[in-house]
Amino acid sequence: MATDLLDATFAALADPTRRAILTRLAAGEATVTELAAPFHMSQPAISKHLKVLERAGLVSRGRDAQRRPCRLEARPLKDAVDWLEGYREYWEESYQRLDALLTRLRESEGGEG
Amino acid sequence: MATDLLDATFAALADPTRRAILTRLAAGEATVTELAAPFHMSQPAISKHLKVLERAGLVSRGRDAQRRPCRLEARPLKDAVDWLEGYREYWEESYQRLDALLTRLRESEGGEG
DNA sequence: TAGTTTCATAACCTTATGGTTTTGTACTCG
DNA sequence: CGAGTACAAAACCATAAGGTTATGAAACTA
Repeated sequence: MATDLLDATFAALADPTRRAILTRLAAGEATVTELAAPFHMSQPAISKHLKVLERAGLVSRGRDAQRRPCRLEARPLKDAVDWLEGYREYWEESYQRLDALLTRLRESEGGEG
Repeated sequence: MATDLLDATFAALADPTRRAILTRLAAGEATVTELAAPFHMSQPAISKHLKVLERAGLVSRGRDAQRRPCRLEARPLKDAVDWLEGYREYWEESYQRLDALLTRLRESEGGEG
């Protein structure tokens, strides 16, 4: 529906650093410095990535003294999956063909040897 | 796994024109001119979008005289969904909380009213 | 009060994106 | 052969993306 939201969500997911941040946040809240640690990248770079994630609604932030703990907001991911699910039949097509092939092979095996 | 492929897939999906193209292709093969028709956008622009989709492995192209029919290749979408599925529990969390709430409500109703 | 930690903002650079128009190529049809 | 169709490729432009360093503000700490 809200194509802009989908745009922002998919765009946010298109960067490996941001996906890694989401993965980290799945384990629980984390501060910016904690999130930045695993990467050899400056802190402002991480802050920019967080802003992208925030604009996509994938991250929300709290306040704990001078820290700004980040939290995963997974809801937009559901919209992304919902969109993608519309194509499931297309990537499962090959399995259907494989099923059909295996069935035919089994039949001919049974009939001929 | 192949993070580059995921990058390319999500990036390709981040554009509404490209998502529309995929939607169109789900209905069957189409030529570039056919794909371009619904958009007020030049043909080269569509060709560029198609190249992005092709690089992400979401579209393959045949040959029919001077036409280059495009075909949906949905396989990379499965990888995208597989990645996203890792987060399902997080967007379903609220439903879990709702379940817990409803359970508690039902219990107190049963016990007190 | 002064110093440190945590983070954001600004300014800047380079490359990528998304669009354009123009041109070129390959094929078909008359 | 010549004209038209279908598409790609080139050249160009404006803006966005992803990174940097330098600076600044807010809050804790000694």
